[in-house]
Amino acid sequence: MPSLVAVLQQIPIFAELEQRVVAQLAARCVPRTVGEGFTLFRAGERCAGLYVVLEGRVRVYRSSPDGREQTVAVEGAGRPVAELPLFDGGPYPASAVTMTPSQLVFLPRGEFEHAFRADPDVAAAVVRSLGGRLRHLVQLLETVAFRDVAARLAMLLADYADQTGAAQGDGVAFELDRTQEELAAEIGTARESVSRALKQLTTRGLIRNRAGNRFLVAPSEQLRAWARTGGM
Amino acid sequence: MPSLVAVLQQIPIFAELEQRVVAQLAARCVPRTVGEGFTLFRAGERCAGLYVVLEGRVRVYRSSPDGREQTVAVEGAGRPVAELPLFDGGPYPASAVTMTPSQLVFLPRGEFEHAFRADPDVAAAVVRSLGGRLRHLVQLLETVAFRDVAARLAMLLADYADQTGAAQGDGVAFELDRTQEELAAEIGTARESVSRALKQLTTRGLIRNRAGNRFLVAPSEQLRAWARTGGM
DNA sequence: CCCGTGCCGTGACGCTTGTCACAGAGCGGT
DNA sequence: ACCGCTCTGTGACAAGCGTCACGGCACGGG
Repeated sequence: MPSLVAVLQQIPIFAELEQRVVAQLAARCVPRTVGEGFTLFRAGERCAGLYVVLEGRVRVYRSSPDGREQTVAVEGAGRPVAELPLFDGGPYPASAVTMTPSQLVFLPRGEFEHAFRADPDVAAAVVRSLGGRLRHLVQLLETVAFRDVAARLAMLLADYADQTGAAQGDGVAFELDRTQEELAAEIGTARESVSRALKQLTTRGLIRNRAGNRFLVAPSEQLRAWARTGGM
Repeated sequence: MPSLVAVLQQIPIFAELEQRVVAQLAARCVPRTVGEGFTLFRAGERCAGLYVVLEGRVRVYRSSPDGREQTVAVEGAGRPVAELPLFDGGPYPASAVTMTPSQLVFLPRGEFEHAFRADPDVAAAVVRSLGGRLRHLVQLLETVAFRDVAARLAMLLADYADQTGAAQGDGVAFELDRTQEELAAEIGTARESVSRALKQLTTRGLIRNRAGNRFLVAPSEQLRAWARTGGM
């Protein structure tokens, strides 16, 4: 395993810091290795510090009293989790749980705040990170408010194709390592609706092929275009 | 009209700056007075600078191709609009239009960025502001994803009661200067559904009295509690 | 005074989607 | 090989809500 300093320097938020400062932060970090389904924190709890994902996948979500869940973000290696409440001192706005066995580091709040105030580059990086979340949320809100389930799913597949897909013929191939239950939470619907929407997208030719987790889909622009026009 | 410097110093984002710095910013501000229904910018345009509302009300929204709208925020006096895209250089994620005749100041991007990097207090204020938006959005997303129209409306009324309400008996009285159309856009539904939801809340006793814009509603905690449990 | 315009209430209808119920498939453990 | 578990597909049904259509009301201007 490489030194913690080297690892932190790979991470966008810390990338622009001087090595000396990173080393100081690294000294205060608490590494954690946890299994699948481990809850990092729950919505409403007071915020103790920042998590950064080194390996694995963390799901950030809101849950309703009757058990349904809406996923707000899924964070992978190198991404910070819950950088928001560090500053205004408020509670976590959402809950977080690991989707896979994961390695994380935990950085206590005081340490991070110090770095934030000491270095404008850190501040800028934090603002960019928050900005990205905000953009993503506005986007998500729009699709949940306006589009039907099939369109939302098409959007999700388009994102996935862009992130992890490989061109194959005139389409994109990728592996979708999520259950339908998890997909449903991401687009704010029920598991059964995802199943039906997948069938619908397949008959429309937007999903060309599907075997287990292997997907072959139409180009992402085509998926998005279809979703934007409400389908047809 | 008071000097622009004095006005800017009232505004949270600039409140902590030294007077000299504020004066410098004020010199670069462009004041604008616009009527109702004036579009400040549209989603997707490149961001030129920051708006701050001095007087009036600005609605920030996303619109769907088929004409429906989801408002993301309503900003009043002293609030910044679109501070997000200033930093990552991306386009506006939403559109903005005035709901009333308004006075604004416009601060070109370069100026603001300079202040941001020069003063960690400004950076902290920006992060707090973004944080507030993010919290609000997560909240909004949850209600749109989980709750029915009546519950969303109850939430909205609770917010309104907290912001501008006056206790009256065991309830809260306030004036709601919005059309049902605007309410519908805020909670992501259709005008007619708002009308029906208002009736429903009235028969349930959560709205005690309603005459034109004057509302008398149950205490905000009661409204929120009812909304959270899905009603009944 | 009458008409146009904007806002609000309400009925009818159909589509989407959440829910319940159940069957089959894959898979790992014993 | 058998069981139990999770994941998936599918049918039936009801509720919520968006849409259309229409009528009433207030208000302001000619």
